[in-house]
Amino acid sequence: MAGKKILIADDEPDILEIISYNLQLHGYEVITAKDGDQAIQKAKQSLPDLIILDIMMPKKNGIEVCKILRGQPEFKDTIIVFLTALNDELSHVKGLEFGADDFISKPISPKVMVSKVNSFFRRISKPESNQTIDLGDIRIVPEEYMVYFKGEPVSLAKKEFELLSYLASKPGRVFLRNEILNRIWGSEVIVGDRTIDVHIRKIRQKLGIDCITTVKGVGYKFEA
Amino acid sequence: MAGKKILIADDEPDILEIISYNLQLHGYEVITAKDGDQAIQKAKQSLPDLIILDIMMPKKNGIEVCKILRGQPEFKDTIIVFLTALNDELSHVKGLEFGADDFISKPISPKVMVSKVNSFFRRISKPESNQTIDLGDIRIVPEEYMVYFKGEPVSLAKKEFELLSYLASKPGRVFLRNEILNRIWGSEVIVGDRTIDVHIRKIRQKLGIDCITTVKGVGYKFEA
DNA sequence: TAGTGTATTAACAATTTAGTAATCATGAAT
DNA sequence: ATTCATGATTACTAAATTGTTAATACACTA
Repeated sequence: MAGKKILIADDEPDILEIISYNLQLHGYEVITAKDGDQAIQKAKQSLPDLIILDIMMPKKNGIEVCKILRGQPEFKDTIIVFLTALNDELSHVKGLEFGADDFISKPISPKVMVSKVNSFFRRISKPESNQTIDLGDIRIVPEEYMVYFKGEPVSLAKKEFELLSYLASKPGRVFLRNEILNRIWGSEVIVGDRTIDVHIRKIRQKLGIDCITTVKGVGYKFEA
Repeated sequence: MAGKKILIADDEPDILEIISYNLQLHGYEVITAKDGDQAIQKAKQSLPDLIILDIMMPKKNGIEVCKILRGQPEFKDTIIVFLTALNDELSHVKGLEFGADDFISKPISPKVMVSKVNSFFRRISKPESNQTIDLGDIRIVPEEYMVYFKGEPVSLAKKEFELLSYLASKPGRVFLRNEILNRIWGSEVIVGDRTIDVHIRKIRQKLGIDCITTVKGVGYKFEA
């Protein structure tokens, strides 16, 4: 779970502190906001993976914030949950209408909060494209995180495997360096220009055959 | 999931209706009860696959209902879960004591409810766990909670056994840490990051041979 | 052929992740 | 009441992965 960003918005500083402290203990990066406007501003700034909104807040209430964020493409897949008073059914209905994913009832113990947050992330952790790719001598089996060359198993490290899978997903097609960076490293991470090269090299080395072609000034492509 | 029968007992008609409506949408057959006595009566009548019990109900509360049903052989393998107020730790303890399989905290969104119900069925819809697994030198006999290595019995603890069985259920396939957590510990439990490792280690130790391969950054897999 | 931009490579440093052993909490068995 | 096994946590160590650097190598152009 490490490195996941959580934005939590509540107008009570005590709650904010105790919850963020406990989430941080469990390796989450926590951003806090004390009202609706701040929540929106910080959400845009830091693009969190999970947003926890108190319903009752100054400036803009949680539902309004949710509505606004959901309208923006960059928050399409962000998990948004509400903090609600225990039996506030009305908020529930409204919340769902505007795209909330779940609710957390107040009062809440830090322990339960952490457990809930963990389970949000577990729920969305999806094993990506699981299709076995079979191209002549090379067979890529995502389920096993394994590559076979002429039947011989070759074990690649995670990044190497992802990179190869990506390139091999469309043999012949050139992938720009930027595309590769975005897909394998994500748009948030900044890695040097030579990093891709180095991984490509490792793959070529381990496979013993050059199935990856360099297209100078453009990128790389996979060829059987 | 089609055709699975679910009995849901709650004294609030609104909740009953919204939940059963949503479950029906997803192909479940839903039976409802509005108090404890009715729950027992309808359970006996329709033998559901899953029973969802509110803790606080007239006539008999959820815990009593659970206790009574669990006493009867025809409900030995039925999944029983409780609806509880979020911080009701006491009910949790008592519930487990009397044979509940899990808890669902109120309030809950229909979306989450359906997803939870789906996962209950997913969890049990694999009775393959009763199948003896035989792979070369290693033989896993769920019936006896025993593993044999070259004919020699090796006794594993419960968690160790479950973990090994799970991995061995699909040799070669990598299981993500999250998958393992969800399956062996359940989605509500918080366990530390090193917990899996430690259990893996014990298994490797006891078996004396390394049939479990680490895939760094991803998970573990079983290999014969 | 020198100059430019780009890719390859190897060695290294940094970071991340897993393995380990010791310890604690809990509950069952004696 | 004490012992024992289980299972979880901790703090530490080990190892593998991943990223960076810098020294070439290569190809294209002027």
